[in-house]
Amino acid sequence: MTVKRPTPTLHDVAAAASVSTATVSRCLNFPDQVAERTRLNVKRAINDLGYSPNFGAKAMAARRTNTIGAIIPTMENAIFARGLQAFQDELRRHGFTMLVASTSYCPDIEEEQIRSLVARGADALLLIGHERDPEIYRFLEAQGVPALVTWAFTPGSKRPSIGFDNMAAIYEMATEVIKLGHHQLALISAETAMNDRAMARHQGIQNAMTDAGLNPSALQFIEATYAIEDGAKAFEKLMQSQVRPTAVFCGNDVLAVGALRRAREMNIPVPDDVSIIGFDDIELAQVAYPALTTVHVPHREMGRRAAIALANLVKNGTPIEAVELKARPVFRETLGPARTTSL
Amino acid sequence: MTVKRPTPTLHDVAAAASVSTATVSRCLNFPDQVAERTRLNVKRAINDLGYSPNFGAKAMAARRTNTIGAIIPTMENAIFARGLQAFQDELRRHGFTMLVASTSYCPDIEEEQIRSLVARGADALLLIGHERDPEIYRFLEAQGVPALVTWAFTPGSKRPSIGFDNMAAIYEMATEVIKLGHHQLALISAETAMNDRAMARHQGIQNAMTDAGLNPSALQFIEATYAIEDGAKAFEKLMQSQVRPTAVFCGNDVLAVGALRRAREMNIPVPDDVSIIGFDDIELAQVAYPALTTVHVPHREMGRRAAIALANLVKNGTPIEAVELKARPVFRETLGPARTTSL
DNA sequence: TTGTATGCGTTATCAA
DNA sequence: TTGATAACGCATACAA
Repeated sequence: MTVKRPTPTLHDVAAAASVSTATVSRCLNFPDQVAERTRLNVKRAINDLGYSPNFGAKAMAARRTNTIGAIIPTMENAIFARGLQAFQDELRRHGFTMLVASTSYCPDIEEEQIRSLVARGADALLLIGHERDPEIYRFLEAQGVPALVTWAFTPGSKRPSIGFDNMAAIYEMATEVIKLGHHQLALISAETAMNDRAMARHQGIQNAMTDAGLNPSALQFIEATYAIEDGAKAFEKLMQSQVRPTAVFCGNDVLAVGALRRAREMNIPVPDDVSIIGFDDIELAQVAYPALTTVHVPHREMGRRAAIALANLVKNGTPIEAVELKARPVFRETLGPARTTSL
Repeated sequence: MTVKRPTPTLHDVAAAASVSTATVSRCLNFPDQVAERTRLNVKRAINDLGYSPNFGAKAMAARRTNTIGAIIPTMENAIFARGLQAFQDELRRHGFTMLVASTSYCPDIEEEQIRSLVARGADALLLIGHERDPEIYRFLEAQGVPALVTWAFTPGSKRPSIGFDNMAAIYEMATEVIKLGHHQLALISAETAMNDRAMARHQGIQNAMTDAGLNPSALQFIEATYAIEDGAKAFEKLMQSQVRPTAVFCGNDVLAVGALRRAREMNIPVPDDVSIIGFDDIELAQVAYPALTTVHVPHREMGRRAAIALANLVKNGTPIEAVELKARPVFRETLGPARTTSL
């Protein structure tokens, strides 16, 4: 039942230390511009009062925040969590603070979050993927808040991005799969609406099919939301279809692990009867049994690079240069040659 | 090469719409107090200019932020990511915004982050675990920022908390394990320094041993940092020791999965030769092969409850009442009876 | 080395 | 229904 005291301000500290607010401010921001004796005096007052500077007031007066915002679909996905952690660690090193927000893959929420972070004074923004209402880009422009797109690198895109070419990565993997004799392919995809990465992966597989002389429209396509069980269900449906695929691509490792589990439950040997291919190479992929063949994405590196680029942009005005990282196939145990029984 | 315009303010909007700043402010916050005609006029100006309110100024003038901060060790751990997602979703429902920060399990960084979130005007804070410098609690008190401890519920603690009794949970599991004939036990623990949860789990196992007539100091104890490979290494060391344990507890599922993998690599059958027990019950646990026996923690429920409690506290002043959730053992495939060869 | 005074962008009180 | 204007807490240019 303590009495609610108003939180102490610069003013209070100044009074307690018998100096001016300017001096207290200097103690905080430029300690060496103030006399030793005064500094100690002020410091004591700060501790006694439990003073903490008000960020909003500070930002308003100083007209910068040293804050960079990051907006991701969800933290529940290891790939974003991992990239963000690296992003934040690197930002810290440059004296910046990270603000995160997540959207649950919903464009409306994303817009809301972007506005919120801008309002909070973010000096710059990290965004996932290119695809969004052009209006938002105009808004950011008007606000003078630069945005960096990651997780995707679309050759020829006009907006700077640091990421990898989703289409090329899956194309490479699919080509290898086809070489192993697989002709009946399937894809369990994350939802493609407003998700340019998912769309690119879909397209990449079809391109590989075309280039290998297969009919791309023969690709069995099924969308699933993001959860292990969704991958399992989709896999089951696929295995009950008229023509069973011999290789099942999955939009990400989480879906792939679900498929793998259902295969075991259905007593379908992997990779003898069906091959399963993931995407991302999160820890799950190595731990799965059999270990998952997937596409390795350099999440941490991506986060680190993004942080460096944005820090340099905000601090020195160095323009961001696009970086294309490589996502490469990792062949483990869930991919094998196609059953010869087909055809 | 666009010219960098200053970001538009309330003032600019007011000028563009030929009204006062007060009217613009009302349009934003109390739309029905303003004439239809004026409102539309203002709205157009806002869109034309790409105006966005300045959060700092707003917070300063309104003296509240509708923001609640959350400080977790790391986002790279699914248990926190999952709990936070639920926390945020529920907060949104109550009209609050979440601010996250992570500490990498470092007390200094945690303190820095707490100060940072308070400075940013967080109306309240979510913290993980009880253990921290009392100075921090004093600081929060001085700032009038309430803090809620989660992920732990220590009976009799004076600070409100929403979580589960780590010690009781592992005690229950350990008791079952001992009943299965295991006498030579080991624990691969997360680092216990400044981690009350890890310490409680250690203690809980020892208590179960004591109560079962075993010597608690016979528990083989080894600390590992947080990564699959660390769990693997620790497991290997354990298996090379003089007396091999027949059951290995792990501080969390990630370490357990590492141990499991190394067991497979060392051709040690699980659970025939050694049982492995995790903690948390994240997705990894179900996907592991053999499926991991572990302690299920209601992460999402914890996040949800915490959000409700804090929202009610901030909005209505409803004091937080502690909630103890149950963490219960989940028996899957990695736990079996002890080898009879021992003893 | 320290103090004074002004402005930052918003809300809210009071008048009109 | 609208407009003036005083806070809000801090940084900083300038003066002392």
